[in-house]
Amino acid sequence: MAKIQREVFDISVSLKDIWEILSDSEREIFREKAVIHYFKRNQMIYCEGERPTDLMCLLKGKVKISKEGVGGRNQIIRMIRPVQYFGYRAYFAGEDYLTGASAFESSAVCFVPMKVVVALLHQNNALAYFFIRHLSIDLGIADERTVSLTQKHIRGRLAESLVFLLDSYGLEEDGATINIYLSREDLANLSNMTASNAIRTLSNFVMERIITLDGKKIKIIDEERLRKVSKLG
Amino acid sequence: MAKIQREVFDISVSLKDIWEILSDSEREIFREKAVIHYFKRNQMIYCEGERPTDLMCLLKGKVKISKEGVGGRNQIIRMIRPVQYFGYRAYFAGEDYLTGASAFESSAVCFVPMKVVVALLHQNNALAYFFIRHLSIDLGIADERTVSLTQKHIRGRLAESLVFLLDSYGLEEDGATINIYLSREDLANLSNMTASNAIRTLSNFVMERIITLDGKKIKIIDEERLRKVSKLG
DNA sequence: TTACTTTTGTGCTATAAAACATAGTTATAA
DNA sequence: TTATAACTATGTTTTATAGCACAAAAGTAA
Repeated sequence: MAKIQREVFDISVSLKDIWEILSDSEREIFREKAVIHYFKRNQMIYCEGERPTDLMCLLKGKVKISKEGVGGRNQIIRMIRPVQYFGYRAYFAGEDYLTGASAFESSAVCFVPMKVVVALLHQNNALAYFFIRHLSIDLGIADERTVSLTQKHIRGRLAESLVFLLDSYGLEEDGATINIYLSREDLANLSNMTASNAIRTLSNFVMERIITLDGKKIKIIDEERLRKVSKLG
Repeated sequence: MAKIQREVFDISVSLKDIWEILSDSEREIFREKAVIHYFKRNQMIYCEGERPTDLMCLLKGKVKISKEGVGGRNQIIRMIRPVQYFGYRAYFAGEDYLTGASAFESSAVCFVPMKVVVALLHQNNALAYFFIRHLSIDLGIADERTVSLTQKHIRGRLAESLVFLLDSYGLEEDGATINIYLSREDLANLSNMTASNAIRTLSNFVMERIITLDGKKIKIIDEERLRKVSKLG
């Protein structure tokens, strides 16, 4: 299944948005300390309750950040795509991880010790501002999400998840299939509902000719309609 | 009602956590640019959709940050107490406000132009780190909240709100009354439920001798039990 | 292959919470 | 002070969604 293991990455290209910010000497430090780890499908990258140590950057693959809820129910908090950074919030807050991260498919993740990052950050304001900006954006998303997940009905929440997946991971070559395959359960955990309701609502969308299904593949037939349901219904 | 208007504040004392971080010259700039505005009960401080311009610090009073939901329903995203900073997220993210802020009771708010803050922040790493830390903490709270609001049942959500109010605003001199008075509607908006359900659930708590009610005053009788309901129920 | 686990799909039931209706109560303003 | 509006309280009805049971299908391993 996982043939892309041990692929070689050029950090200066992969981590380009941080790279642009660093001086030559800082780049040297970064290159020296960065380590790439490879994860298989469903492998945990870090666990809820662990002490955070590294800044992580997803180079290849797909990662979900999730959280145990009350009745053992799981909630997907956000999804990571290349090239996004994660794992730094808890360290900055001085907390243990509140969430867990796991690979959705074979993934390559670049690790840089947070100690190194913080040291650089104290001498490089642009890097500090990079994190301020990203944390601010993520906090806004979290606020929006809270309202969506609590106030929208099932159809709206599922449609919103599909739109999110579409916008985040794009389409395959056929120009219709969402370029990520989730289990119905994961889709439910992303949309705050039970798996049976995710399944039921997906079939409704099929009947209404908004999507078609082929196993885990989801084809978007009527994107406009889907976005409308996401907004209003 | 509002006798505390036009109270005089010493910025070096009120904004102490930022003050400690600044150099003498930076303090001078801050003192020069800071303006204190006074708000009456229920007055808006900023509105959803507006362009953010200032860092705000609540010097006195109580403020709620909220968001319009789908069916005109309102969701309280967070509550501010003295001395907490707010209003900066949207500016850092380069967005218009996603939320609105309004005074809960007569409040004094210190405004500092974000342009000034950002300028200082680019020359003072400790200040940058101050925002990184606070954004990180708030993002963690937002993630926790999403799970609580979506997965806990009504009793658990209401109890959690009461615990939050207790921990945030403390008790009055009698050692039992929560030191903030919200309408049942606000309490509902904070706990993601309708006003009638907030009222009903409050009466249940009274019957179970967890709290007593006297209009908007809420007395905590059995804090341990309340925390238990917040966690498990 | 065969056996076995996991995932998906559907129908039915139970229930938590919203929606509605109405009345009493407390603020607020004229 | 009275009139009016806003808030609080409670009972009833409706509905969205969870929970459960079971069957079919698809992966996975021996």
